[in-house]
Amino acid sequence: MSALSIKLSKGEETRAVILEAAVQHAGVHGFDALTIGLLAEQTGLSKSGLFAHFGSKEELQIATLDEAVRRYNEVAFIPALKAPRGLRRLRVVFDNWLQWIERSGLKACPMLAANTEFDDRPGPMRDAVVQHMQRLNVEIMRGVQMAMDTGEFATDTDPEQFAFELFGIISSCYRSRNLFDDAKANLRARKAFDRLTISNMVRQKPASKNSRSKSR
Amino acid sequence: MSALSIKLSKGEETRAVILEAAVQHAGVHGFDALTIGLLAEQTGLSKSGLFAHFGSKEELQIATLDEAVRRYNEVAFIPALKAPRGLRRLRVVFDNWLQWIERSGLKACPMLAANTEFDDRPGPMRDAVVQHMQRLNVEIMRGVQMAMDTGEFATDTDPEQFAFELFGIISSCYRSRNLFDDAKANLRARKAFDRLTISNMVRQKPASKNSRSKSR
DNA sequence: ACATGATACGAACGGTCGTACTATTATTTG
DNA sequence: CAAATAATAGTACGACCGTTCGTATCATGT
Repeated sequence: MSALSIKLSKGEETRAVILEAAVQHAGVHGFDALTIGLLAEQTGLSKSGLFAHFGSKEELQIATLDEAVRRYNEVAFIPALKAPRGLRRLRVVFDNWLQWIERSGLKACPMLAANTEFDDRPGPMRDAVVQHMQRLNVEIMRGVQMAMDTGEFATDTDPEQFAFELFGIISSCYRSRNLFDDAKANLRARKAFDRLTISNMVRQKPASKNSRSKSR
Repeated sequence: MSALSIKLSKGEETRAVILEAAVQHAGVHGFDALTIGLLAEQTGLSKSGLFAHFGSKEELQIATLDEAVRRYNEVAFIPALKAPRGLRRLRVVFDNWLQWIERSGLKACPMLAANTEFDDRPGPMRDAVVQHMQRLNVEIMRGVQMAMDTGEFATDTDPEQFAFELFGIISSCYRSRNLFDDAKANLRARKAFDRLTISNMVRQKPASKNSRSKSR
């Protein structure tokens, strides 16, 4: 149903339906809970019919993760590239990240689930997670570098440290939202982001007592 | 074998053995992967013999979480109370937190695993997680309040915001360590902690260009 | 329109899951 | 030491797991 979809073969179509359900389920219940039987039931397929699309449970898990990342890029990251390079874009990337779950109609973040589920369990799935997350990390660092290039961030800014702290803010935000049902979670996350950026900015007016930028 | 253990009945003893294995396993593979069969095999008990100690899998999961929290308090939080109130104690709490996994001989943090595993899955297990985490949160906020009382933190410091960001740093640290095998993860975490505290401190010497405290 | 390959189904496999029951040991208590 | 109680083993159950295989149905290009 998406706007620019080229003709989709039957197989690809049902595969998409399966992955839709899989991404949804993986976010809430984790990737180990992605059972073929349940997924088959939810999609109206038979177990064997569904199974044939992936060949193994592990392949299904990896495909689900890939799909989740694809969606994240689609609704969060790529749109942020329209913002001008530098701090502005960095902020949009951050903001889109905070909102991408609801924008995708998901209930929980599959990427974050995969993160803690496989971070200490060697195997193909872990490898896939690492690869995706490293890519994401690189993109953040690139964004930080741009903010340094524009002169917004100080020259001694550490992009990796910035990415480290950014991930922390995001995951703490998810936690506050889901575990504590904290309505102020997004607000707190933006506050933390402000603090993070400000402490990396070159000070414009050294005398000004309260020099925060517009906080949207 | 612990120093001050009062006489332990046979049942309590084997229960402890079970929970030892359970905590270990839950950290790495999650609480859903705490299967009775596997645990029985690892402890040399029969499935039914082990099962009798808990009555249900859910009880086993909760007991395992309780045990993990108990250990955390034992090796990380309580020892930190020896530090003087205020920023010093706060730093020790943070530092012990960073190190408690290795100190307990664990490979991964069961509390963090429980966090993401049950944060959006209603039920008794989620309730238990929420309760433990809220308690921990309160303790952090109390620590922040003390640092305000001692005059180290500014009077407009927001303890909840502080706790929010602190959790973020911790979880990002775990992530960097486990997912990225980043040897500098602890260093980055401490750097982030420094930044967090400094931005909440009352500025002592407004002129001093680089006024960071000793960073251990 | 038809041949052909892609797609899906149904049944079955050996395993493991959580849990219930009963029997048999160990341990504690009087 | 015997009686009472606690702890563990044994066995079985139905449900679901991932996977295989043979077969049927559908879609698609010619």
